[in-house]
Amino acid sequence: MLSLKKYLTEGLIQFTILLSLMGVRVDLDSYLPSHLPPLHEIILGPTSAYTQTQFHSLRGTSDGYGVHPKSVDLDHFFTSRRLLNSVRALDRLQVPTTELDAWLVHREAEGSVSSAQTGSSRPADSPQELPGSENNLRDALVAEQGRGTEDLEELGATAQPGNSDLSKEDIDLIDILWRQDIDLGVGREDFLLHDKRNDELWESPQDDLQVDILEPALLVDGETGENVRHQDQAALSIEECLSLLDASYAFGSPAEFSDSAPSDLQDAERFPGPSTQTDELLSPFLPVMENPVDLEEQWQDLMSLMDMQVMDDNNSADTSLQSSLYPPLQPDVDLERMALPSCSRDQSDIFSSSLEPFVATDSPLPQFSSHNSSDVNSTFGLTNLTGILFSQHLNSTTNLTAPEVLPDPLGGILDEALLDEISLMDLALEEGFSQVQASQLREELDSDSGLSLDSHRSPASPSGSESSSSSSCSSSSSFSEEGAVGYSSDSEVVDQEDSDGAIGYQPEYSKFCRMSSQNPSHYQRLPFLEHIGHNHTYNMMPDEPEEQPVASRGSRRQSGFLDRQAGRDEQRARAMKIPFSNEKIINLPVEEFNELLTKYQLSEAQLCLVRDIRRRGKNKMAAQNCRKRKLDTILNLEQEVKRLNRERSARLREKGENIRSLQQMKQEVENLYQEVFSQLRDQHGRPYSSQRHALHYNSNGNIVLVPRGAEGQQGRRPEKKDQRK
DNA sequence: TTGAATTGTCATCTC
DNA sequence: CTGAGATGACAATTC
Repeated sequence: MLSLKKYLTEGLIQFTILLSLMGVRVDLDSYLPSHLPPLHEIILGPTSAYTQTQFHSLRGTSDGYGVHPKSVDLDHFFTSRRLLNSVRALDRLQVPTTELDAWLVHREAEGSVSSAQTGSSRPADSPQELPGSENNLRDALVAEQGRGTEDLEELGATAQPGNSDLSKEDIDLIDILWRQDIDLGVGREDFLLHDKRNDELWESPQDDLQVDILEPALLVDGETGENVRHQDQAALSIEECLSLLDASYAFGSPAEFSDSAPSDLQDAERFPGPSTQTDELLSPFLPVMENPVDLEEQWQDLMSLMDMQVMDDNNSADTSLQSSLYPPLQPDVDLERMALPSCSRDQSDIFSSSLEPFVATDSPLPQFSSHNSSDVNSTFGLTNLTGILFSQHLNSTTNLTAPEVLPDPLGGILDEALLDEISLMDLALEEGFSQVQASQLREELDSDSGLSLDSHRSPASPSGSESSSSSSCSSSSSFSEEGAVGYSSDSEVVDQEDSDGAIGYQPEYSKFCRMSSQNPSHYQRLPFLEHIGHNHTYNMMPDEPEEQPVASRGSRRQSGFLDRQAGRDEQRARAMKIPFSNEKIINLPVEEFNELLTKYQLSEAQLCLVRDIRRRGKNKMAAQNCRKRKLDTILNLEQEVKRLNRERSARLREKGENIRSLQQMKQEVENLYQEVFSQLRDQHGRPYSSQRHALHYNSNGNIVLVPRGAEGQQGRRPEKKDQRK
């Protein structure tokens, strides 16, 4: 991907920009393989959709702990990470650009949408924007602009004035912005691209419905006040939304967002509100943090697209995707729709209406239609991204659950070579994407009060949401792999455990705090969703209850450490699209485990991986138990040694006492001996000489006086007997 | 930077 | 024979 990106950036993009400046609209996306994400996403990276990945990866692999680059088995992961780091570097540079675009757009929206927009490459060739839509957008953006006024001022008159003169003014603005960002390393192309994107968004024909749809999106993004964001918002990743919802849900905070049950549609509707607040709170961070996250999100989306191909259709267990998703996001259906634009459209007019505008924004309408009708896959990525956000807002009302019905959006479209490359990237993204950033953000956020954290996470503010969301989401979403795991669980807010016994994740390891109740099976169908699911699940803490109370989220900050636990196997499982959690793989009894395997038609490689995971997981636990036992044994032995030492000391004391006692007794015997001996008299009445005689005890207990040197003969010659005392 | 401690994994053995 | 568990050994990672 890196090479691809470079290629596009240096070649096609510049050429496109040139053409666009000349007034010729060129849609590179149309020339790209349908399965690929929009060109601007590939190049610029920063779309909210990628933020999902960020969250996910952060969760799952937060801090990169989840992946062990050194692992021989994960060489490809290691490589992916390197590439990913390069991508990140690029992404950071682009951050400022994004914001600037957004501000500019807002201003212009007031005057004339088309001109205001970016003025860039495309001179309003697109179908005329509806005035109403402009107004709506403008209104929506008002909140955003509040924060961005400073930036606007910096931009100076250029931003506002030239609405009418699109190309030239836009170019001027771009130049100004570009100069400002030069230090940051942002390429001018970036601006152009952003502008173009914006233009597309605005230019695309919009119905009233479309306008309405856009409005929410704009509002949401409006926090950051970035156009790009808005546009990206279309691509807003589910994870991001979820994380945002989760954050709001968990912390409650910022006013509107707080609390209520996630399931409500209102939650989705609330998005805008929180975003604005959060935006203010987050604004300081946003510029810096935002883009990286976006890039990651974009990558995530891209990866998800790739995943779809890779994904096996067999993944049966799509009981209800909705159920697996965050509760707060109620709009499970929306998510599905996002995944499957065509289907979603069919199902509900509302959805389709909402969806179309976004699709149109990113790509020319014709393109969209074609994709939509015939080739779902081609537009899938875009539509998904676009649809996600809106679906939540608009579609939340209806729960459409027909996962099984949904076709594989990308089936077989991807070029294999490209797919391989993308797959690699996907791995990298999922594993360690922006973990460093996430950790940084997390630190910042951690310093802040919990409320602030939540606010950061609010869905509304693109930049804020991204930066904060990346961190918060990662923390909250449990992506960590084992994300939240080990972790006290951030994510869990929403955890809905699968009602399905088979599918539902069950927290296993105490290590992994985070557990999302999301049902992995759903993700099988929806690759990008799958990331989310995996993240949440894998990051779970084993011992943690599946559903964590909202209050428990406070511990998220600590979860990062636990996230490390998300092991390589988690990564592997995700890479291989294993439809169930490692927890289950490891902890289920043999019978249930086999039953689980039978439920899913897994490839040989997947089966092998699952068994390896089970083996390693069990061995890991066994090793832990073994070490624990060993440690206990050592401690017991230590105690035993101490006890024995004490006993030894006691025995020594006893021995000493006995010796002393013996000495005393000997002394007494000696004294008695002397006394007895001194009283003995011979035949002449003279005492015996102790020199020549001695008293001796016979074996029979008698005491006899024997001459010295003849004690051995005493028995034979007893001179005196019965001298007992 | 070094070294100890921790942890994960593999190989092997036992039940 | 298979699976699970135990454990020594090694390597990776963290502190």
